[in-house]
Amino acid sequence: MKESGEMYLETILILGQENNLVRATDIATRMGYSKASVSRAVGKLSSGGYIVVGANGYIALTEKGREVAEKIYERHRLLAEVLMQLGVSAKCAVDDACRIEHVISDEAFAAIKEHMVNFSQ
Amino acid sequence: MKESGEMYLETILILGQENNLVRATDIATRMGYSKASVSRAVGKLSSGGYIVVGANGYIALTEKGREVAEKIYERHRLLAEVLMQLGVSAKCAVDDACRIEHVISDEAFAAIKEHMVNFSQ
DNA sequence: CGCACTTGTTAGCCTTTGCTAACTACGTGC
DNA sequence: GCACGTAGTTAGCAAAGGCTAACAAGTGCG
Repeated sequence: MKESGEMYLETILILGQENNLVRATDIATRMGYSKASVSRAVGKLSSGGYIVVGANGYIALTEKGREVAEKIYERHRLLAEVLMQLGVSAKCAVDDACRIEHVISDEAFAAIKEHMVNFSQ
Repeated sequence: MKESGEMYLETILILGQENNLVRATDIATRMGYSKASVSRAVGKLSSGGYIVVGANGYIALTEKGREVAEKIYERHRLLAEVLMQLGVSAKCAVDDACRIEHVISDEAFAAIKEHMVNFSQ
């Protein structure tokens, strides 16, 4: 799973929580990408078994896709929160979380998460 | 400056500290890239004014290049240290720092740095 | 002298991932 | 029923940044 694919899956997860139904065009609007780019990405995610595209064009995460999406989304939220706790502005914290979420290792993320738990105790 | 260019500059800085003299082939060996890839990257960094290539093939950072390299290298060291303080293994901390150093914003890095200072006080 | 090694460059390929342009297909309104 | 808007796909372009293959240039050894 590449960074770009992770962003698509995360976006699909979020759109699903907001709207229930997710179409390629919704993804394009949300991400600011062309329909063509989304169409190709959707094809790849679909053949990779991360999403299922229904006959009506509605897109759903598979179990495999949901795992990736939720892992990334959890990182996103927690990293943004940590950065804001350190005094970083909300916009910057979210933007940085959006980039770091794709490159941080499981081990490092777990350590940060653990630290936060200790922090709030 | 892209992530790949930053990695080359950081490597040149480190090799310079270790060896004083830096050649393209040293960069290739250290980074595990082909000479051809390094040759092209060196050409780009040179025409971008980040490095100077002497007649003998020795490579030196310009002021502009050194600024980028040192900024990235500082991030590298500090991020690795923070992660290790959180209990992350040395190898993982270094690997993660190596990826995060290219995507973190100045603002977020400054906040982390500030926090570390407070931490050790 | 000549062969071989090291260094560097050039040409050209591949993948990723964005883009536009052009097309198809469906549904609604007049 | 046709025209128009919306959705999606396909073809082809571009840039980045890896790669191999092939070659030029300098150095050292027998």
